This record gives sequence, C-alpha cells and structure tokens, in this order.
Amino acid sequence: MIQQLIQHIEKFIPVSEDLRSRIGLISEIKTVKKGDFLHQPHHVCDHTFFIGKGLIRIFYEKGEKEITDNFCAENEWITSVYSFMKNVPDHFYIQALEDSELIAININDLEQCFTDFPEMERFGRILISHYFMEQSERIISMQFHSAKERYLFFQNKAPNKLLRVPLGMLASHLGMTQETLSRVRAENAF
Amino acid sequence: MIQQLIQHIEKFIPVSEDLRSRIGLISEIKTVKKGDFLHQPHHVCDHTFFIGKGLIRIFYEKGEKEITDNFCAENEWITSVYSFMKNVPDHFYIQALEDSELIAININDLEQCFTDFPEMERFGRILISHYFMEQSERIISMQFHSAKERYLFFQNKAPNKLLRVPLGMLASHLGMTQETLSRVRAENAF
DNA sequence: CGTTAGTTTGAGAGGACTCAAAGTCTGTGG
DNA sequence: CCACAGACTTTGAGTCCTCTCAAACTAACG
Repeated sequence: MIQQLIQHIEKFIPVSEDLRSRIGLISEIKTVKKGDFLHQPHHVCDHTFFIGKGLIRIFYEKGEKEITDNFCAENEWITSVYSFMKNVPDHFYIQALEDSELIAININDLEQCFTDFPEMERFGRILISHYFMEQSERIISMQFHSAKERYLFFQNKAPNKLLRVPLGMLASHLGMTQETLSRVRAENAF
Repeated sequence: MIQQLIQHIEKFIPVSEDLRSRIGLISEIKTVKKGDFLHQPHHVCDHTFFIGKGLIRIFYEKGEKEITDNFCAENEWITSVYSFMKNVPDHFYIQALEDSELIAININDLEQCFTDFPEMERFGRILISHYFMEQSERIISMQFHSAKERYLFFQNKAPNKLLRVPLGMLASHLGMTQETLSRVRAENAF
C-alpha cells in the first residue's frame, strides 16, 4: 500500500529515493473494521490517514443528531484538520464505514519530513489547497440551492460514494433530514 | 505597507534578510477606489492580494443576483483561489468595497519565491490551512442553522466587518435574502 | 434637492422540518 | 437455512421558516 501512497504523491511532486524511504519509515499501516473509530472527541488527532481501500467518515454531534462532515474513500486523506494542525482536542469522530486499509502518519513525523524535504512541504501545500477548493465548491453548492440540487451536486461530484453511504449520513452531510433525502431520491428515480 | 506584510508573515515563519528583500521585490503596491475591480470573470486571476487597508469582496453571479462569497479586510489575503492555482479563467469578481491599499503578488513570482525559500512555502501551506479551517467552520455554521444563527455566527466571527458591508451583500454571503436579514436585524436590535 | 441605490415592512406561497408510523433490509443465532 | 431483532428507509400529515413579490421608506451622492 506504500506504493499506492507514493504514486499518489507523485501526481504532485517528484519523489526521490531518500524521500521514498522516509515516507516508508513514517507510514504506519492500519487495518480497521466497519464501525471502528480512528479518532474521538476530547482527544488530539495526531495522525493523518491516507485511505488505501475502504470508506471513512468524519462527523460530529449536534444535540441528539450526528452530522457527517465528510466522506473519504480510496486515495484520499482524512484527519480532523483543526485538531491535527493546532494540537488541541476537538469534538469530531472519525469512523470507518467499511472495512478499510489505511496509512497513518504522525503529525510530528510529517512536520519533520516537511522540514527535511521541502518538496514534501510543497506537496502538503498543494494538497491542502486542493481540499480548500473542494470546500469552496461545496459552500457554493449549499448557498441558495434546494435539497434536490444539493443531492445532484453530490451525485455528480462523488458518484463512487453515492451508494456506499447510508442515507441518513448522506442527508446530514447535505444539510437536510433523512426524510427529505428519501423523498428527493424517490422523485428522482425515473 | 511592505513592513506590515512582513510582520504578518513573521507571525508564522522567521523572515531572513534575503527573504525580506525578495518579498519587497515581488510586491506591487496598489491603491484602489471603492467599486474598483481587481479581477473579473473570464480572466485568469494571476495575482494574490494582501490587504493593508480597506475592504474587499469576492462574488459571483447566480442568475440575476450577485452572491458574495467572502469579505476580506486588513491583514487578510484575497484571490480567486481556483483560477490562481490552476491558471484558468473563472467566473468570480473581486471588488473593493472601500478605498483600499493592497500588495499584489504575481503567481509566478510567488512560486519562484516558494522554490527559493522553503520557509516561504511553509508559510503558504500554513496560510492556506488557516483559510481551510475557517471554511470548515463556515460550512458547519451553514448546516442546520437558522438565518438568525448564521447571522450571529458572522457577528461573532467578524464584528469588524459587520457594519462595513452593505446588508444585501452580507445577506447573500449568509445564504439568505436581504429581506430576511433585515428582519433578523430588526428583531435582534434590543 | 432630485435621483438612485439600499433597506424595511407586509402579505401570501412553498419547501423542508418535525413527529409519527409503517415498511424493508441486514446480520446473527438457533 | 430460516426467523427474528435492530437498524435503516419510506410515507404521511401538519407546521413553520424563509422565500417571492410588492411597495414604502431612507440614505447617499452629484
């Protein structure tokens, strides 16, 4: 799976032998089962996870309800960014929705890697910029768009996740109730 | 104003003499009047702007309406990120809401600076991470929150901008109509 | 001081919510 | 391999928040 990670990184920067071996050194392979947690509230999230296989979500609790902030699948990264960057506890959960295979990288190891390999710092910058742009799109999709439009946006943006995530979680991600999403799907079925 | 920019950067990384002079070299001081545009649709946004003084917004058109994506004031950065990063035209406008003083930095100059000064690349990474986290908060504030709650979030997050931006623009930023925002303010006045 | 942009107020309509209940799927144990 | 429990999804009815459309009011600028 390290090879998969290297290939992913090589889409953005060239990876020297030295860097490759460093990445191998700080990568910790992790296998989790459906339902397992990678991070829980009141802890510092000191790892970032590269998903080799499977599906992960990050969510938080609002009152009685769980709100799914995001879903991440193969070749994507997930972490609780604020906690990870600021080294403080937070209120998110990170949970596997399928049996998954991950690479976990510790924040300190990563920062040392950034320091020793400026090209890796560049990769970090480009990657976070990428996620920033994705978020911008998502914000636009949320403004002045109906439940149906938001669903179609997700369908278009992440067709590979559409049928893998439970309806209730998707609904909360899209900012609507399960009932509303169910009705949207029903009327859209033809 | 360069000094102000350097101080801003020094909050994140140490700035050597060399880097300082490079920043001076690639900084272009720009004065704009209320209403002036810094970027328009169908152009590539090849500059990022550091705001020394004033207030800027970025917006797009949806049908007949203008939707303000964001407001930026003193010591903040604004650019059309997607266009800037990908070197493609986009559909955003960047416009001054007050007479403003800016520092414009060209994308190519910035990238060269990143290459020559890895600590500057680090600054770029940290800065974009910062904006990423801000966006995350904003997304959460948009999910399952009423018009009033979204207004209070903005009030709390950006009290310095609250009274400087026209009501209609703020309303669109918050994802509600002007009428709704006006009513929220009316009922909140006590 | 008139013109225009910006804001407030009012009335009615509609989308999405809540609460409630029925129906369907999934997985575990017998 | 079947049956049942629990989780998940669908459907229904009624309500409310925010929207739209319209018009009056206010502030800003030349």
